[in-house]
Amino acid sequence: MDTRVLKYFLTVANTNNITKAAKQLHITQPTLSRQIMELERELDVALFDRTQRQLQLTKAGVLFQQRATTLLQLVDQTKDDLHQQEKELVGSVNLGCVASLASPFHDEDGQRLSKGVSGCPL
Amino acid sequence: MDTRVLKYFLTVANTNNITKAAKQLHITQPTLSRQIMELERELDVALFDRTQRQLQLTKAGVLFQQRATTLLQLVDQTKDDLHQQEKELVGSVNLGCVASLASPFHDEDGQRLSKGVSGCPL
DNA sequence: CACAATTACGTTGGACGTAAACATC
DNA sequence: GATGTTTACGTCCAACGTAATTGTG
Repeated sequence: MDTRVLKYFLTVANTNNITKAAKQLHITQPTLSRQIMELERELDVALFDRTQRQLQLTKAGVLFQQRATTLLQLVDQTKDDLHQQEKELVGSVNLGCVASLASPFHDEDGQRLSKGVSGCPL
Repeated sequence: MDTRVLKYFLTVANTNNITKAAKQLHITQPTLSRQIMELERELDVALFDRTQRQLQLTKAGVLFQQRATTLLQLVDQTKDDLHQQEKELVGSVNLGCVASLASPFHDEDGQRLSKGVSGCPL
């Protein structure tokens, strides 16, 4: 699993369109299509519904969108912290939470029943 | 950033020995040495102190060890959740926390001043 | 000299682009 | 037929292993 592919996925998830996403990412559309397919193969789950011409995130896709966002944020913050650790004397404490889609906070359709904490990607 | 390299790093961090880590990972020692060096170049920070013959984690290395562990756990849990989301109706809520090394929970040498919550990689 | 990390060098799998084929409205 | 995704095919880089080199106790 590579952060590069996570960025690819999030761009497609935001646009629901591989062609537009590829332009944003400055790569070609076939390359992006292949990378998304390989990601689905690696995770062994369908992230997009391709029955329509327009791509649509599956339930698993929505879940993975949240997790991928969290992962990239943590990576970015880590890179920052590695350089700032020597300079700053007082930092911040961040709380994050992860919930399964089928937790009591969601109904059986995966709809969210409660609002997440501010800043929490639920 | 690839999870493969994170696993490489954590194995070296645990053994303080590239040769032993390489055997555990079933790769050769030069390959592992190079991957660690490239990781340090990518992060633009020294993760290991090489003044001794025995490798030693730097402060940044200790911080990255914590973050890498968190990242890999989140990736693994995500893979699980993607398959379990359709089956389970009741799941669990997990809380995680991330603190900068220089936060009030650490003194100016980066030593931990308070014990983390059970299960929290601080 | 023994042990451990790095450098040198050749090989190969995978990420990429171009071109063509396929699918949906 | 216009728009958008997938398949085919060739190229290139980066991850790898083997061998040689350097460094430290």
